[in-house]
Amino acid sequence: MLETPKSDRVSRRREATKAEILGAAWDLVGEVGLAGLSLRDLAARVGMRAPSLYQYFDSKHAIYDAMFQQAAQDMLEIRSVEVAPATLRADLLRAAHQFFDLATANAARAQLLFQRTLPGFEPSPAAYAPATELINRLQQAFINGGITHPDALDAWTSLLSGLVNQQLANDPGGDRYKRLVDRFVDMFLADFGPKKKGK
Amino acid sequence: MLETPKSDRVSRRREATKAEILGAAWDLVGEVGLAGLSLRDLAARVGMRAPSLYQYFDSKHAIYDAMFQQAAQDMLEIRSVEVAPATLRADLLRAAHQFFDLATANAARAQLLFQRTLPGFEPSPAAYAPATELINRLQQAFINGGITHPDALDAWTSLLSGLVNQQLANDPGGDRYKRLVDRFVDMFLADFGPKKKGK
DNA sequence: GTCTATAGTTTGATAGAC
DNA sequence: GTCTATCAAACTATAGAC
Repeated sequence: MLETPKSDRVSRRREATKAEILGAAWDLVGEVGLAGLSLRDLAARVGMRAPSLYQYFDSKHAIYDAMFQQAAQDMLEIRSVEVAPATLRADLLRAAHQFFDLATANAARAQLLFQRTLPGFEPSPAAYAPATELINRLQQAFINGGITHPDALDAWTSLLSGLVNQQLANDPGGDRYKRLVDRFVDMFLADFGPKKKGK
Repeated sequence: MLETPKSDRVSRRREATKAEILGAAWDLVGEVGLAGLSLRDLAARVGMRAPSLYQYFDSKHAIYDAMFQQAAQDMLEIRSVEVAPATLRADLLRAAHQFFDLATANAARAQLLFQRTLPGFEPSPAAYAPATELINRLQQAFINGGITHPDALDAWTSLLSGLVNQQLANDPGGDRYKRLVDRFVDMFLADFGPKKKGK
């Protein structure tokens, strides 16, 4: 509230335009692929010329960076990683399906988040922060649920990442690998779940 | 043997040059990324100028296509997917490790084979043939080993693909996910392995 | 705040000399 | 079979008018 009303309105308008640009960028990479994004086409899609984009983003990489942060934030919205021992299996099933559905809903987003395929692009620490937060939450959730094996987190992410990747690569838009999610969660629980009896 | 000796020697020389170009291409994409390959740089690496490459490949995509075929053929060299019921676990462990090691040894190769990330590139049927052959062999091996569940093949490839992807993305050059291969094979066997007792 | 104009590169690919 | 020369096009990014 230290800003004057006018500059506040201006900055709000500016944020709205940035959001509009990012929205158009997501549409565009959905059509031409993540690496196929060009500033000319992006500008045209929001009714601008390419140079005008530089009023909102310092570079093309800055746009990718903002997209990365949005994508990581989207994944973080899965706040239902709350896990209780009494409902462990149901909680993990819900979390797994939410992650799988979100990750496979947008191939470009999955490529940006989970693969290092853009030449020269590295997400900034700020953009990466939500991803770290997601891992932390998942780790805490596992502890709460009684899953304590040090490799549990890596195993969980590998299981889901494998299904997501195969779904996107071999059956985009289908459900050939989605049908395996439940089974993989049970495989995970059988190996990493809390043991009924002591060792 | 229908060719004259001279044309045979010429064509042999030609094949050798093509192989040399492909070798340089693998080196190059290992440094600049799969999408970063440029014909100028590639030509320079074999002591040519860019236009000369067109004597050996019709286009840049043709080079990618030949690389894809080589990569798929490399994977097919894992002929130790022979599986017998008596040695099922050991056979699968060996096959899993061979696949994992080969797939993670070259990030660009993994990207070319397992991800659809090159804008506009689709492997030709000829280049794809070894990949299909590999799947067929794996399927036959599973049947021989008593693994008959219709989802077993998808589950197996998902498990391995997840580990490979995470290894390449989060710990390139390390062994953080390689250490999970044995465990994943056992998880797979516990769920999809032949049952001791009839149903 | 958006534009025109353009710089400066890089790219894949072709024509034609040698 | 390799070259020089070059095309035509794309790209990111900047300068400066309005």
